[in-house]
Amino acid sequence: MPELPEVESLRQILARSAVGRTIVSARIGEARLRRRIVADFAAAVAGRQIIKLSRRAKYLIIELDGDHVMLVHLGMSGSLIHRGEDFSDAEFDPKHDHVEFALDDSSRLVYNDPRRFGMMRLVARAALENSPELKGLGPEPLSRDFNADYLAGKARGKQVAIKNLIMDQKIIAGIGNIYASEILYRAGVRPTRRAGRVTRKEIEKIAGAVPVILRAAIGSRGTTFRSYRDSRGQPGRFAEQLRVYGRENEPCYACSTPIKNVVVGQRASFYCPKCQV
DNA sequence: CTTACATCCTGATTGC
DNA sequence: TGCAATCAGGATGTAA
Repeated sequence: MPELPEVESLRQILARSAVGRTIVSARIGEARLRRRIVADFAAAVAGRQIIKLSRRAKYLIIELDGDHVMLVHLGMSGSLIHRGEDFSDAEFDPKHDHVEFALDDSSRLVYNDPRRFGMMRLVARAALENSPELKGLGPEPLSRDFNADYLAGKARGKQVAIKNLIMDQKIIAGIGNIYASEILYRAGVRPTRRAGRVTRKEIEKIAGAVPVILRAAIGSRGTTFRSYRDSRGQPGRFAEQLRVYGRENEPCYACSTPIKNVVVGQRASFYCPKCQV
């Protein structure tokens, strides 16, 4: 479920409580995820200190002392909850708690993912950039590498819907289903438009809307539409600022036309039929 | 290479 | 109330 703003919010919040902590021990619950957790994972992280949290696309990177990092993806339903000493009453649930780290301040960091679309694995720092997960990713949407010229080059000649294009992690890394709809609403472009037919001016509007929407969402600590929670168990507040996502048949805030919901690339896609051309 | 679609999995919600 | 159908913030593999 989490997209870039949720992972970034999680990173910022978790960093405050977890950086500097040492992993005393780890235990594994259900090991079957998108990739199975390897048998020696717990032993490999025990005794390591968390030195930094970083992020690439929707991946959280927990940097450890020594030469490895933990690469984490939350899939659709994953969470990483940090329970302090005073919260330690929650039971370990081996069905959905995949990993529990005991830290040196008696807190516990629990990685939970009921749908098991996520992953957590140890990667050598030197091999991270070329790992199968990160290797093919497009530029970070909040970096200078992403701009209208870049997007125009990628859209040129493409038949795919523009919404699918901006959700393609090889094109831009980190945009998912909620923010794709919100970005296209702000840009005034329908999600169903063929990417190659989107005009230069519209591409510029889309490229401009990307950082505006994502930064605003990060500022609100992400969107909790259903179940996203940060490491404190808190929901994000951006849901109240959503303009189209989840608002089928409700009036557009700009023109009162009912918001439509169409399926594009097997995903629900919301737009205003009047404001978006 | 591009595009379209099924598939992985479980839980919450919707509809009859 | 109960039960079945439908739907989820994602990514990938396969086939045309």
